[in-house]
Amino acid sequence: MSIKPRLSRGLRDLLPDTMLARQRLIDTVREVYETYGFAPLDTPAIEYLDVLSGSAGAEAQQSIFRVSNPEEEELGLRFDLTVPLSRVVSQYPEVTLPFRRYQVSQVWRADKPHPGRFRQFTQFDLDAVGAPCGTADTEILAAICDSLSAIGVGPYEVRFSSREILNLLLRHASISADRAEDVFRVLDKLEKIGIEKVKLELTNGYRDESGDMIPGLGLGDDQVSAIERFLSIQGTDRGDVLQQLRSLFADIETSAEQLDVIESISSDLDTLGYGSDRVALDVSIARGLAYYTGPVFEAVLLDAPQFGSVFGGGRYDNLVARFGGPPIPATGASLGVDRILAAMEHLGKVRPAKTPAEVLVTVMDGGLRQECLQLAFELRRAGIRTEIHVGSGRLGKQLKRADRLGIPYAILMGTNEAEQGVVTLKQMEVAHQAGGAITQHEDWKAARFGQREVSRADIVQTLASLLGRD
RNA sequence: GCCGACGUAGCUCAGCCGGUUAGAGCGCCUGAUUGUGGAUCAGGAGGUCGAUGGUUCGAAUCCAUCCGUCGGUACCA
Repeated sequence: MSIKPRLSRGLRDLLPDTMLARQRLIDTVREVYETYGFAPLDTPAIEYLDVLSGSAGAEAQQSIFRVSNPEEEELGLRFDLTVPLSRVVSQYPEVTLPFRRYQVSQVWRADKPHPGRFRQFTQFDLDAVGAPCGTADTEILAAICDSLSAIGVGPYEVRFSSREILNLLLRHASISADRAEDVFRVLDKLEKIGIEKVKLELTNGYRDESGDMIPGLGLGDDQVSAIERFLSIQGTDRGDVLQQLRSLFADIETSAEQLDVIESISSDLDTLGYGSDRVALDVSIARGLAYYTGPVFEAVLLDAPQFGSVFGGGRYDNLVARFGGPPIPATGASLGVDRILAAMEHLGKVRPAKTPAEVLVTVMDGGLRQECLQLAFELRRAGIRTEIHVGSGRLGKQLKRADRLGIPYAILMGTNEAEQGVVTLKQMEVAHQAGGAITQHEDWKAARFGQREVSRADIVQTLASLLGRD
């Protein structure tokens, strides 16, 4: 009885083509984060259940993967990187605050999988722990922009708001604080379901297309119209939005002071060249997370909005205090690596290659095997990613392999070349462009698409130059 | 979690009011072509028809349950 090769739902293998794109993405973002002077951290996948679950409600605990060990301790897989970070900061007094760290790691959630959403996925987080509201939040927003620019996924929009703005709304609309989470959750759906359904969900609920009853929150008409007035605050300019907020909340004593904090971040961003065209102050941003206390952030790709937010984050000034000790203010953001890769693939921004190799050195003549091997190592020592043919098989099979794996160049060195002290350099893609009309295979072969002879002595330099390595 | 649809080859699917050995296209492998990838041609591998139980002389086909996938919805730290 053989075992069927398979994976549990929501899990997947990352094959070489996926891994190559992923590693390039991660390298790019890491470079940005390190430019900001953030330091790397890694923590175990497994944490004590009480460490994980303190910040989460009963419902949230259901999506934690439980883990067992020989000691039968209560353990689980981490569901984000923020909670482990809070633990680390609390556990190691020697960590110097502010602790500015990045971490790229897998996390696990036992939710129902959706397209682009898995039970094991990767987050790339950037956080500053021990940093009060202000400069640190500006930096996080700027780093989000720089990361998205560096990745090259096309136009994007970073949106931010603040839990404090939303709290002002609650006061303005006379909504009690214990309804805050329910209200925020509905507001967060604005972009997805539209203002009319948001209003229904705030009041009496509605029946959706599938016949499901969506329960309402039972707010009054005055409260809903106050919320609607708030949500109608939209502007292409952060200054405009702030001005509208100031006038809407003018009746609330502390509002000016609270809005000054947002204005300061906005002004920082202006000074640094992050204009309203890519960092918008969007009052409908709420973020589902209960632990956010100040500015909240997200980012969407304008060419692929259906993928949702690729960055999410915010300020969480109370999370670290869970582990005892004084409150430590913190802010950060998380890049959804799997989600942004899915979007890039959708946008055709992922180069389809199944190997990092740039050159395949073919081996046609067993007598020249060692010469071919020497050439391959010369290329490698020059920093050129080189595969040498290691199996049996005719030249055709070797070239087919280069084609299949997406290796752009092949080197042919048989007796003909060896006698003349040259090698044949073949650029694989040429035949795809030039050979389409040829119907006779003999003609196809005779065309020698993309080939030229290069002196054996010059081939390393020639390839280095072609690949931009010189 | 709830509602609905659907599970047949690696992929997309046909077959299904029960009736011999279950098909196609694409992909894969081999060869024509041991110094040339594509196209073309010839050949080949690959399926306990999601699983289990039931009805029947006989089940991919009908029934039940379970599992899984997809869509919607809820949740999303």
